[in-house]
Amino acid sequence: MADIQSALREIARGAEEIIPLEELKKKLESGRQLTIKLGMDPTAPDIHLGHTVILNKLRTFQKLGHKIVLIIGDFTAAIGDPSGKNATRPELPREQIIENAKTYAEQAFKILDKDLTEIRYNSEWCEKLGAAGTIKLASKLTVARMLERDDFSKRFASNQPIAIHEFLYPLFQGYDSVAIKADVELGGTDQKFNLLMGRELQKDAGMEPQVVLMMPLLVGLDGVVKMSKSKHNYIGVTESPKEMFGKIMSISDDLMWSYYDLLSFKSVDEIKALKEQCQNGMNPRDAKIELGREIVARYHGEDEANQAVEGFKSQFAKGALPDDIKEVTVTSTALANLLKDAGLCESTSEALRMIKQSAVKCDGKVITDKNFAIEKGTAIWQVGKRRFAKVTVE
RNA sequence: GGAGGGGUUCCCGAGUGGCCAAAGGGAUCAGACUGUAAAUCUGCCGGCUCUGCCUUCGAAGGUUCGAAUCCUUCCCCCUCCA
Repeated sequence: MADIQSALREIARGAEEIIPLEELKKKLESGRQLTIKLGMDPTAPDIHLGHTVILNKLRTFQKLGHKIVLIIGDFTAAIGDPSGKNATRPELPREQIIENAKTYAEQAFKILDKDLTEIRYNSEWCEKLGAAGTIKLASKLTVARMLERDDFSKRFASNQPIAIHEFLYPLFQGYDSVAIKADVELGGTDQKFNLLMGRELQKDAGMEPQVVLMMPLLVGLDGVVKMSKSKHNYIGVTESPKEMFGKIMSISDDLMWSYYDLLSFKSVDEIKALKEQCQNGMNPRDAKIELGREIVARYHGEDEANQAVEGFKSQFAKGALPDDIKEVTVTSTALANLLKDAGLCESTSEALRMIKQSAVKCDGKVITDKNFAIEKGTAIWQVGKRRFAKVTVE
């Protein structure tokens, strides 16, 4: 096993908090293979880069020889994790949960080594608890303690509903740790309460409590709130290389360094060196290109990544057209309808707006007249900076 | 079970009979500036066969020349009391 000091340094990189650090050190020093737990909620069918922050950390543990246990919360999904939510979640049908879990695992294995990862479903032990076991579990915690939880207290204070079953979520999640005898559990900072619950329940069961490692929530493209699907500020891991790269390029320079810390597989030292170069005159854009290349390559391979970089450079630095323009054939002769039918605008109303704002180009020429005469034949139409289509009018 | 408050366009939130497709803010989108940066400024911000028309203010009915606004029933949320 690598020396403890450097192992600890890689583990702590980017981490928001490790509770308690001393225990983690002891566990590492013991030299045994640790069981690292990550619970996932199979409610979202596909994952974005925000979710991968924790997966990257798991990978670090995996590289150090520890055992990863991914827990699919198929049982707890019936509750819906209340963390950070301002509303209760709808329950999901069973098949949907299984399906989502599969999709999730597939995507996770782009980062983790499949052979060294164990996947468990928490219904395996939670269902055995039954009503009696659940009541016993529920007796471990008071309502006052529950209400200490940030999101519960906030919701309570702002008159938002809290359903009783939501209180059970942290308990079951903590029980998962008991069931698999976790040594370390990873999670986002919003999971703090749930993660600590595992420690309590493990102690109660006479076990050595797990260490809790929290990763910060990755800030989304807007640079303000955490990356999430509902905020539309995310980069999905299944997005096309071009999309993915483009989105990475649009983040601010400041945010880039946080992305480097949390998403890059480069070592702490390499990142530090890169940062110094930027301070000494290197264009931050080039550092961002490297980051984009690395991330795209992880999900789509080297070739695709390089293509995305080249495509980006020629399209935006040299003003060339992208090489994968979609081709459509339409019959409309009114400009607004043509744009809508070609998929360049959501509606004719939007199309008219775009025309007025001189966002529409035909073969590179700006069109501001909504009555522009359309001729039969083929032309390249563009709306804004990134929407293109080769349109044939019949 | 009783009393009261509330549900408005993607989100927050104003609006209590016509001037309301609905103030204000945020997000998105577009233009300028750039490194497709970020920040900033400007504009747009339901749909359509677009100087007009159609659909929207929890749901369904009703009153009215006219309803997000008034009435009835229903659904949902919150608070206090029991």
